[in-house]
Amino acid sequence: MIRNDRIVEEEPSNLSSSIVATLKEQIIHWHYPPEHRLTEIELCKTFNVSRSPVREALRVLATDGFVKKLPNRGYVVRQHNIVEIEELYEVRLALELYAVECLAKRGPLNKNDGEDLVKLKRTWTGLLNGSSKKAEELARLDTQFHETLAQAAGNKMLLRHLRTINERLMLFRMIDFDKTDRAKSTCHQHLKILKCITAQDTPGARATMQQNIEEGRNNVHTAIKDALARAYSMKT
Amino acid sequence: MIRNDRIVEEEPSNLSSSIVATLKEQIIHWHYPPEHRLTEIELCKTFNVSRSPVREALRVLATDGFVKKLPNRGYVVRQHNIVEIEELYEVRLALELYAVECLAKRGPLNKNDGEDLVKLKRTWTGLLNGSSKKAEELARLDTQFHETLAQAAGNKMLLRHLRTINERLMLFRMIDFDKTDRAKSTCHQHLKILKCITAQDTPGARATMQQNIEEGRNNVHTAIKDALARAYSMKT
DNA sequence: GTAGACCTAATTGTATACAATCAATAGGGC
DNA sequence: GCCCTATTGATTGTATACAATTAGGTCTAC
Repeated sequence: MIRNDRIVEEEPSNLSSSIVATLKEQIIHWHYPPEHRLTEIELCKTFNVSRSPVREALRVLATDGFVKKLPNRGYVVRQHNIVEIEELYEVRLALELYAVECLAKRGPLNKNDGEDLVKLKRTWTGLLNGSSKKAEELARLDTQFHETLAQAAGNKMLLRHLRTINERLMLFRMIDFDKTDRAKSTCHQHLKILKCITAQDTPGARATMQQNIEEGRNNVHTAIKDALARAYSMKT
Repeated sequence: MIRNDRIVEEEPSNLSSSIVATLKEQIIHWHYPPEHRLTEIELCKTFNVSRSPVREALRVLATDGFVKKLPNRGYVVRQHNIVEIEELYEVRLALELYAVECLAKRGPLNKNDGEDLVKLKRTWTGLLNGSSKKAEELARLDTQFHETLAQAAGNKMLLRHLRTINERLMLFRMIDFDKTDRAKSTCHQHLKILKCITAQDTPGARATMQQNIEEGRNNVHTAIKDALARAYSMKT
């Protein structure tokens, strides 16, 4: 989970919240197949708690869209299909283009935000020259990069919406970074974005950001289509 | 509540859901002062139900950001301040600019979406020539206009995010349309947006949309500042 | 008079009990 | 053999009971 130094939502320590966190994590990591039914009693057994916290957790997950509620019939896990993934990438694009535009237009940043961007520059320069990392680590750092920019843009609502989207895209970012040379091109794009921001080159920042996100979207798209094609060819 | 013909989330009919709807409505309409404490037992009395559905409702409202949860201390209503309102308007701007750009770029629409836009044109032409309406009705129609565009853009995730934002902005739209001549300028802007979309004039559509949303944002901003100033001058 | 500890009331957190609802299955009529 | 209906079992929806925690007040020591 990405924890930022300044905007943190304190999570209360009760059973319900930890069940939400655990189930969310499991659903994001495809622990359950799509449309898998979640019955309250079974969850009670696995978590060793009563139905009250489980019910509250499921309701929260339903409002967040991780599970679907069937009236009087409980819940099923709601796994995103390829169309929804692409939609999420597009919403991400809309929000991040706006964020990076704000940053580039604003000019000199305050101390905190400036330091954050310097850190990002250091991190991604290091990744460019250093040894190769695992896809999971790269996905984490990538999310951190984009959320730090949104944070520096200074709009908490934007950051909040971006985070709910990124939660859903985490696994697909990993698929993205499985692709050869993706890490390298991302490094270049990220560093260019940072350079454009400090140079107040708004169109350049926007264009590079768009390139960066759409490259990811395309990688994920082809990866999923390939996987589906393989699955289909195995059946026939 | 805006109900659309095609994308509707079926709301289960249980106590918890209706409590969520009622409380949300009340909070949006400033039925409670900011930071007003909501205790479970009091809500039980007002709704004549037990604590179970109330608890679940409060938890949902907390994840949606309408109330804030204090660990072991219950909930307080979380009213947006002027900064957050502006942030919401900016996120709206980012999403709607993207939506209108998609629409303008796409070219000829399918039957359903085309008919929707024709209906919008009829409605707002009528408003331009017809008698003046109440701010509440205008706010409703305005929300409908923008959500119909997002719907026609074809991205359900974008529409979902936009709706959560619009829920919070409903009351401020009413403030916006209290301003003299705002209805008229909105009519012109909306009709121009529709014209730009059919003419596939992407920059025109974006620019007009930006003008439309920022005019609203400015109206709300000055209205709130004036209200606060008046409140301050009364105290001194 | 003030600081600290302790106690109490209020409120939330959790568990369980009961009611309502729905899907599935078995049985009877055609 | 097929369709309709009634019963039943499983599951959710709601209510209540008990445990844990916290805020606020009171009492005592200094």
